[in-house]
Amino acid sequence: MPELPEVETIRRSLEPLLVGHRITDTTVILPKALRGASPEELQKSVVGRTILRVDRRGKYLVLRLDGSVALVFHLRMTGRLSVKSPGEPLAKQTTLILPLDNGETFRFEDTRKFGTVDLLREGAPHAMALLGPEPLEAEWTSADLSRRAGKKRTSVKAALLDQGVVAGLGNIYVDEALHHARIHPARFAPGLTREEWERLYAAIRYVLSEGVKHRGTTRRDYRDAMGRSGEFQDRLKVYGRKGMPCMSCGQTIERRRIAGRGTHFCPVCQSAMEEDKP
DNA sequence: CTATAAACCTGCTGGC
DNA sequence: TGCCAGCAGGTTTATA
Repeated sequence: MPELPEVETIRRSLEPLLVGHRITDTTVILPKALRGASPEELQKSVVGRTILRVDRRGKYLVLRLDGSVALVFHLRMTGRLSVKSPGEPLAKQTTLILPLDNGETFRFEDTRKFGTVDLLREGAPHAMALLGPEPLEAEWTSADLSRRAGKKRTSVKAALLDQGVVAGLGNIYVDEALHHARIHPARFAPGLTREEWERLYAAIRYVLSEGVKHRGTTRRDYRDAMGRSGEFQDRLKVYGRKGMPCMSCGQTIERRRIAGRGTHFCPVCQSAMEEDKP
């Protein structure tokens, strides 16, 4: 589920509910989700600490606590973060509960149990350091995109899914960006022209900012911290539209397995050209 | 390196 | 109508 727009929407909805509050206890219900610490170490490290900031890096959601401690969440496919009153019944697949000093409870729930939470102390290393640039930051350029993605000897789709190329894209927004840029997902990344990289760069910024503006895409599981669905699913041009007409040219949208993922595209707007072989 | 598949889990659904 | 193999927004690891 959550790609950059969804995680950013969760971050924004969580921020006013968490910042300034102290964590008063910890209950680890699914210990395998907790990495870099035992439940006892988590208890010792975060109880009594205040949440200073709620940050996002790529698809990671980061709670910065005082004392140079951070909790780093990755929601994978079905993870949810929310703040609920203690009276609310426990969701079936609750992973972690952090009661707060205002009587509310911060909860991490995850149906498929792929999601993780890392306890980060001081400036300990984290996989976040390997992420590529933030695509919505002003500093990111089309030259950086073509430099990083253009050296991947793979399809352009696989290159965009690589979090070291650019952080935060996932299957939905990659398909949408490639359609917006009119580039076939199976094209060999090093074969794109400078003009195509520029179109793709602009398309990525466009679909991600539109995604954030409409508070993410809810297909099934995704909700923000208040339990609200997103609205971008109504604006998708290709993702999940197999067999339906392209909104640009009317051609039937195709779905094929590319880079190991279900991939949606318009065979006319996104012509394969020579469809150089990866 | 790249490519592909499997693994990690659960629950929905397309197609028979 | 009912059943169930197949598939899902993500990453990591194994294998070729």
